[in-house]
Amino acid sequence: MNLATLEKKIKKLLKKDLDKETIEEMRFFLIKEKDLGDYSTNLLFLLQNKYSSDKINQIIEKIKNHFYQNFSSIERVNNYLNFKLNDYTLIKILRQKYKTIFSKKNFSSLKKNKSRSFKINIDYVSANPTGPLTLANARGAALGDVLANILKLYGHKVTKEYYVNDRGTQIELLGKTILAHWGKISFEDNFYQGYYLKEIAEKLKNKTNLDKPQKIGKIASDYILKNYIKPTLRKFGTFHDFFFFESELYQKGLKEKILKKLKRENMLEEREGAVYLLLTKLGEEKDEVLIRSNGEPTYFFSDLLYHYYKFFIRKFKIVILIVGADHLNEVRRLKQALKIFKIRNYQFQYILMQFVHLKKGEEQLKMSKRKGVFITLDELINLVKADIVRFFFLQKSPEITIEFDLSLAQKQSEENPYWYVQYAHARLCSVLEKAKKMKLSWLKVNPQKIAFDLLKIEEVKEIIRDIAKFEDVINIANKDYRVNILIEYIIGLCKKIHSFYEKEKIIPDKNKLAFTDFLIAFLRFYFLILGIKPIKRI
RNA sequence: GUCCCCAUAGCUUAAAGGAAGAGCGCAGCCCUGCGGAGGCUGAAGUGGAGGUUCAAUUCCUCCUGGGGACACCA
Repeated sequence: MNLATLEKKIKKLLKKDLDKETIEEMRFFLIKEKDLGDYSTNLLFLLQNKYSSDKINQIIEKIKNHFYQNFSSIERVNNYLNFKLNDYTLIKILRQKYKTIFSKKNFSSLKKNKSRSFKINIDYVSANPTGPLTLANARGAALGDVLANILKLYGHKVTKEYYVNDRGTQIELLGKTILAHWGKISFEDNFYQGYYLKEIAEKLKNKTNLDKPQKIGKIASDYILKNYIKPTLRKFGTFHDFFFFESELYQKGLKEKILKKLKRENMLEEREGAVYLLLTKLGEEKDEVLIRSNGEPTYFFSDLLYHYYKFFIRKFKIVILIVGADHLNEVRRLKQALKIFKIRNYQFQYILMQFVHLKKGEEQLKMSKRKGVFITLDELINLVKADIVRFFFLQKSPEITIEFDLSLAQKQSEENPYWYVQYAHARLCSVLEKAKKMKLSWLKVNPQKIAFDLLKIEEVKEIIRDIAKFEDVINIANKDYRVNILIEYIIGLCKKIHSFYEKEKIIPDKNKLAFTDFLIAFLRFYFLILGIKPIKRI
């Protein structure tokens, strides 16, 4: 019995007793204050002005009678209706979790209903291959990884994708920069200024005799992707399934095909030699240039082709984009444009992350890849463990602007709740270690067998109540793509684990040892979702 | 100028319109028991003015203060 099930069942139960509006407005939510219970609903608030108190009491009775097996109490408090899970239900849920955790085939064991399983493409990081990854890219990486895991948990087929902009103006500029380093042309102000370019120019010197900037840029970008970006991603623990190259879009006649389609829809117009997409017809403020007057396609056009390719050739049902807030306009207009191809709202979703600002004490550092002012992700994770950086970003919801203080990086790393969570895991591990040395044995965890005894212990019961809500929390995280609540949850759970450890002597009680074993498995499973490596010894 | 995001405890932050929750820091207490990077107790909070609602940190309007976007750049 989780929150979603309770909601579904109660709505069904009361369908004939209540009006449609009330059924629709009924909400169920987790209770934060543990003494009040586990689940609550706004039902009684909705009823108070519509129905007589007799009728209301009748409905409460009906609910109580129907659910007495699952809850130890169903109580009306301040007009909330609060449900408290009973031991029987807790154990039942525990048994399900037990199965989920130990059958970890690609996470896909949470949902039995495979009919709502979609082919999903999630596109994240996708930084231009003109330089190393920055601190800001890590935010997207952490978010994307966890989101992909959650979607997998729901049984979706997920492709984690990195879109590589390996052509166009920026690549040409990159090429020119390399040429300048070779001394073939003179430097200009807008060239890339990062220190790494000198290095790359040196490396590529013997490999090519080309002098077309676009081609050299492409070679340099491949080099950067392979030697700077990919190794950093690996180090950070982010593994994309697929790297898609923008240049590929222009090799298959796709461009002509799309232009033809758009023309047929009367969505194109030529002005002063440029081809415009008439987004104003779709309610946008301005039209969008697809082909510039010099014949070059714009970035927006590439994006349009790319998404057509994703939806209609690679057959993804849903595409999720994780991008920085500066892409808001772009991505919103793209969504509009995709409607021309009958892509529906739910099929194209985007998550906007606000910026990560870098500062050093009081000094604001303006990050700019072109000017070469930024801290690379690589430098950062040499300073601070990758998983701590990951934890740091996951903790914060995407819509807040983050000020990252470099001079506090070390401090932030030490004070990070990451340690609090890892410490809970490490402590439990060390207890089992010790028990093993003492040649103690315990049943390989079977929650059903051990739980009835253990539920008498207050701390254990609180832990199990938390674990029972695992699925509810995943549901919430999935619904609005708010992964930060996963961090809230694990901190709360670890608080209870610490408390359990502090108050209960685990060795040599076999039940407690078995429970400890289970907790370790649960934490590891959870860490897997977060993309964090569990530590046995700190 | 138009649009988007943000403002919660000393700091970093969380809250599907539902009973403001954490971490760090601060004050006090707790190691013969397995890790004190811990436990327990406490002080401390929704920027301002209206509105909608049984109920507003959450939605609406305005104000103030921060960040970002508004190219034939990507």
